[in-house]
Amino acid sequence: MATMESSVTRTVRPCCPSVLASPLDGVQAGELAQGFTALADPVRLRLLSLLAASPSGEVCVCDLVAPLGKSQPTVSHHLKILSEAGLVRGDRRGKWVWYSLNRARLAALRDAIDA
Amino acid sequence: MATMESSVTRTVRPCCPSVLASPLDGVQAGELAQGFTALADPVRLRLLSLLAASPSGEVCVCDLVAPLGKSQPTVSHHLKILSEAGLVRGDRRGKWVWYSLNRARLAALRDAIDA
DNA sequence: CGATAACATTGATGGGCGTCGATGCGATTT
DNA sequence: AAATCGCATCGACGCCCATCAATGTTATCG
Repeated sequence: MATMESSVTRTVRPCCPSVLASPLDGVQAGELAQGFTALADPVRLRLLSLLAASPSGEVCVCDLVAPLGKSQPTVSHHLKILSEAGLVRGDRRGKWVWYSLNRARLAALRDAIDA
Repeated sequence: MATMESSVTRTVRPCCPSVLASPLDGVQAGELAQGFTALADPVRLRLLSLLAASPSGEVCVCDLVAPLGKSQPTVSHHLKILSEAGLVRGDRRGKWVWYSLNRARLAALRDAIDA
């Protein structure tokens, strides 16, 4: 929700401050670190790349377990972390859940490393 | 000091594969995850932003401890992690060690999230 | 309904990480 | 040489995380 943030942080960029633009305070650094923590795992990075490689733009969990070589609960665990970080979305259709990338959120994290 | 990058892993392989370009194998994902792990901490992000905000491009450790509100060993610990990840460099001059950003390495990590 | 399939959640375990006080090491100063 | 300063390392503590087996939940099928 668009709760009233301190107008200081809203002036520059509405979403994600850059690491290199100006000194980060503890709150900003914490939020950014939370985002990068979601990327700081090989399994999750491979999950993202698998989703990106799908022509339809979405992959059901059943097609993610085998390529990763991890157990189904483990894959589900990582998908939840990515979902909570806003990097992926899950859509339930019948028995299956189809996951897709949130490219906007990924781009936001990328721009945070803007030189 | 100046922890040198292990030249063993630096083969002909392109510097940084994109997460979204093609499915990552375990090795590529592991290396990328190691890089993002270095960014997945508020103190380290603030360290990077402090280095970036310095007009001279470098800051000695003695000027980093107070702004971060962490103990000197903790700051030194995070600087080592950033150094091993190739994100910063340290130069010893007399009693002081001056740290500076490695913007190329930062840009490489950023481009790994390129869509 | 009962059975089955697809995901999510729980509980347990082993390992890694952030933090700080104490200590060590190199360089400067007196 | 002795004292001091700047920074790195060590040892220890507490906490979080990745992983899997077992179980729960939701939906489809016979």
